[in-house]
Amino acid sequence: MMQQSQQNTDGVVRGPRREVGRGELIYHAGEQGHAWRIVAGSVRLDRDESEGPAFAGLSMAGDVIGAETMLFGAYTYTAQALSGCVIEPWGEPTERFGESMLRLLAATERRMADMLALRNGRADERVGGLLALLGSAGAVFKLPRLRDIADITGLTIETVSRTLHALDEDGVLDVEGRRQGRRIGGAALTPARTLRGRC
Amino acid sequence: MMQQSQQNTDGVVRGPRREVGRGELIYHAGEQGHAWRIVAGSVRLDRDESEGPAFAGLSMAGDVIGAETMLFGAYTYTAQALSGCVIEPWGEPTERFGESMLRLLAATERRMADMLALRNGRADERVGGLLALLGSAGAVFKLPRLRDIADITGLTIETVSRTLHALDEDGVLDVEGRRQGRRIGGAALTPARTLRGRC
DNA sequence: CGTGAGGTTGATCCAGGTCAAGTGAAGTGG
DNA sequence: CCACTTCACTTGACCTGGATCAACCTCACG
Repeated sequence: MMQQSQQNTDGVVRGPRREVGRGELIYHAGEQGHAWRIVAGSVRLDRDESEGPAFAGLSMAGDVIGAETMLFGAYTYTAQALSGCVIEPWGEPTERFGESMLRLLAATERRMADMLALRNGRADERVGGLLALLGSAGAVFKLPRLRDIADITGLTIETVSRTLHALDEDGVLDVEGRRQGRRIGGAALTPARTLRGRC
Repeated sequence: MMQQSQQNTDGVVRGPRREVGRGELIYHAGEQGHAWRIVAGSVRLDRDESEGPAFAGLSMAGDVIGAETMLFGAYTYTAQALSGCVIEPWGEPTERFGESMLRLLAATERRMADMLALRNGRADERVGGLLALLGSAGAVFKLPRLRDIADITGLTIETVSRTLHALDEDGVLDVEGRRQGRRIGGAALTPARTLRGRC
């Protein structure tokens, strides 16, 4: 793909976009670098805990990741693509930086609430809820690795596997093909049906 | 308590502080109002879901809540004090607004990771982890209502009650007094011992 | 063709959910 | 001052969803 400079919503010229494959590393905690805007796809963030990396957050198309580098000079979290995704460099717009940060903050808080909802309730609600979040509007997309789904929902790989199988059999979602990025789509992917984040 | 105007870290004069009791409402989603900085204590945020309010986030001393009003004009979440807390109005500093928003964003992302860690693992790790987060450095403080602890950790009230009892018996923490704001302190409250947020 | 990462499937077990019946303190109204 | 309610928490008995452990499959790739 040819290198391209983009005009994004903030009206500032950016560097070239970058494509990252499913499960691929975007940057590692501690490294130096700049912030990125996610153009398409979704990203998991992990932080280094004493017992190895622990899941720390989810970012999706439209979000900005790595903004903390403007403050600390290095990435706080490790970022990894869930399904394939496209990102572009993000720098502070000369004006209205505050306002754009405010929007970022609001999006992050919203995401936080969504993620909490993905961590209680039955296994099928959690997995369905995540898929709804990732591919809103019944779009067909590549399934993240089971490992990632498990980390995000707080379930085990085995349970995720069984749950996906059950949802498929019930016709709640359609799994086309197998492993390494199965495409998925179907009824479950309308947020209304799932994502019932009770307390 | 007399009304007082404060000079906060951003160097901007604010309105009078406000004290909120354990379990008391700070503001309700949809209401109009301004942002607040939490001077002491901690706050739970809830959002209105189809099946009633669902836990959506946690904010602690130093954090700013309700910043989304600068964007939307109204509160997105309902805020409620966990244990007693003190808050003060927060407005945008004339300069360096972007940087202070950046810090806010970083704090929110950090909190998000902390909260996720509170939602898997054994019940005692979760409850202990939350208490560690709320009263770092072994400080003695009032216990939030069991209802709140349960919502945050994704457990049931019954399990939280049993877990607190067990932690008390093991001498991991000290529960002084009963109901309506028991004071708590002890070994568990050093983050090192708990908060082992594995995936 | 061998290796390994990613996924599947089965059997077993137990932590925590659920249901149900308490208690005790604080408030309320007569 | 005392019945009555309510809120916050407690305790017990039972049951189940998902964790755990273990074996296995299958594709991609060097």
